Amino acid sequence: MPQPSRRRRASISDVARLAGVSVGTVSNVLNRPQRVSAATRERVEAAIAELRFVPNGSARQLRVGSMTTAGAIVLDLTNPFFTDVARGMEDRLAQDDWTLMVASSEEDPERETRFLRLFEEHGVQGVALVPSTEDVDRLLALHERGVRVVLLDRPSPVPELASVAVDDVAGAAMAARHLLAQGHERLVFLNGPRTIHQCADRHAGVVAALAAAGLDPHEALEEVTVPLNADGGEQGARELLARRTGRPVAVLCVNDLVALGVLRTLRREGVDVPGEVAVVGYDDVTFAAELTIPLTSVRQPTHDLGWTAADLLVRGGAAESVVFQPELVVRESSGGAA
Amino acid sequence: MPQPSRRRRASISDVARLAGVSVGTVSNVLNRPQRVSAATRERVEAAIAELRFVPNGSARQLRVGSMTTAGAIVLDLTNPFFTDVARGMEDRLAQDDWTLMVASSEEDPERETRFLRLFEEHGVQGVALVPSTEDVDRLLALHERGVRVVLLDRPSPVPELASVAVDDVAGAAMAARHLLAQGHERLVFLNGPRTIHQCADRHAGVVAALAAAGLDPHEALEEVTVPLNADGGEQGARELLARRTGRPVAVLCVNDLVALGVLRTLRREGVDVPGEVAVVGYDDVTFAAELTIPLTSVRQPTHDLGWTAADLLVRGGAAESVVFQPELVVRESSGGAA
DNA sequence: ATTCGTCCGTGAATCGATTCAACCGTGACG
DNA sequence: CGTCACGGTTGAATCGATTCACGGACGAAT
Repeated sequence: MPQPSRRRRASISDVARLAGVSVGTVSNVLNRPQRVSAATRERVEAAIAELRFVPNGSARQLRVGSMTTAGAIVLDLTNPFFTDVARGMEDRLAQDDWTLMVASSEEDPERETRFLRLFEEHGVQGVALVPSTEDVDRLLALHERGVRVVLLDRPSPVPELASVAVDDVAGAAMAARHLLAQGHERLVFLNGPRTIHQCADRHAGVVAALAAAGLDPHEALEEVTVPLNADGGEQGARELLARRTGRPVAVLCVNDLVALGVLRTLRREGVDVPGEVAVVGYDDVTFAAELTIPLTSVRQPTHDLGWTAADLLVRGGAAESVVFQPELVVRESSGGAA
Repeated sequence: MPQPSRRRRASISDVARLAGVSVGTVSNVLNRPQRVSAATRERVEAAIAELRFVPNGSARQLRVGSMTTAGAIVLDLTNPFFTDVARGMEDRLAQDDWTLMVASSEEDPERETRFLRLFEEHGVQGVALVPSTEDVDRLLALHERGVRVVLLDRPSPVPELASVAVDDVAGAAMAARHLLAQGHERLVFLNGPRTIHQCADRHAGVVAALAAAGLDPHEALEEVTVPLNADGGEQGARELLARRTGRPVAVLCVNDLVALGVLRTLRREGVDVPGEVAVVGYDDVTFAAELTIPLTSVRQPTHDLGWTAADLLVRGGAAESVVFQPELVVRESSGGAA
């Protein structure tokens, strides 16, 4: 008789052998305890405890299909916006006893693909992701293979995929209009790469607002591409300072982390905000209101975004497309506060 | 011949049939392409493309054992401290092409257990976690079942488990000493539940510092237990304000989110910081320096913490116990800035 | 006494990929 | 011409849990 090696995990048949029953019975104890007589059930449970048996998920999954698990892929785990979304998802998933696994793509399409594959291999029911590219073919393929897919924070370009988004064009336009209303005639837009959909949309929103105000976007808008984090903001701010003209400048940041970097740099350099430079952020993260110079920002229903995405995943019906509306929160950094 | 159902995912044997080869050959194409002649390899690859075949991870895992995947369980995904740690882990894991799945226990031991189980069932190589309780039995059991375990942000109480931590007793003591040096003789400590190890250690540090200064901790320290987030800070601040004495108060917060909530509330109520209330945080998160009143905080090597934890997971050798030293960063909120 | 129904429990088939011993040319070499 | 080596391929065993058709035992009903 092969001695079960010290290192190997106990399997269901080890339990069965120890308890003197068949594997089928052990499985029944695990999944349908009522169908097993009290006496045998106790024997089996004792054996399980003795061997510290934990069922092998891969085997179960192979047999059964998939588990009540969802995956989320965000662009940057260190951005509070995304973690708030994740929190919203968790809150919804918890209601149905699903579990959420989170991964961060770092805006890298390859990492994103790897995680999609990983999640699929792990048999998740569905995936919510903030895509790092415009390409949805992989997602459609995934969807066809039976994995539910919800696009996060961007509308779905195809009817097959569900999506939950906030109107980025409108949000960016609001922010731009606000700065124009403060008397600025030129805007600097610290944006991320436009391959990211939100960045493209926010750019479009700014352009639209300028055009609507009768300004030529080519003249009135300068877009600077920076990394989507505080360092990116610092980098953008340095670039601005390098060619200081003395005239007031209006800076629109693609998110609050970038704005944080900008404010940090301007403060170090002793630049007056909003006098010399007006700053607007995007996302209205927790700390936006509490900064040295409270930050004007575009608020998004972050938690609801995640909640709704998870809801679509769990309900899994038709591919809905939900769009929320953002809201401008004016504070001191833009010079518009009372 | 059974028609492969429209809904079912293609399996390796579907591919084999279509390509007119055996399953073994398909597997070879997938895993050891050199051993297959160019001609058959192309046929197989064509079949794979046509059927949009994606190997079933459960089956592979069942056969092979585990994957190059690690799990991380943190207390709160919306706390930048933990996401920075996760980022550190990812950076290390990327070097060895491992992937990281993150989960948030919300300080709930039951959720924690569920995730541990989930990760184990998914065959992760190892788990790094910030435990929500003192109890390490489950972790030891996990470890014995062959899953590598690293305790995050707290030293291991047992030699079998690896750990990466920051000296919380020292950090809290530094913070407390600093406040005492500013002339305060009583401290309010907004702490989380002491069942969480960091909270217990930081409390111990404060007590030690008071004792070392010749003060009676029972007299000089008031501990208020609050949730470990900004709302917790708000709650704590309200409690303080309710019994305002007019005398300056020193508040030590168990983390920067709590401090953020305190500052927010004090600002709304028009309380002078640091004049009326001095505030110290813990973690020195990104935005701590940029707040209305820049926050004095205890800096931890967050990224290194995660990096080192992941390193231990990947290397998987003996159960090391690494302890980093924190550092006090003095800013205005405590009244100690220059 | 026979039949039927329940209740428990069994054991083999199944999921899909991996692995490895065995096999089959084909060409080289003695 | 026989033997050997070797690259390429096969097919069956394997991983561990689930499921289901089947059977034994026992009590109740006819």
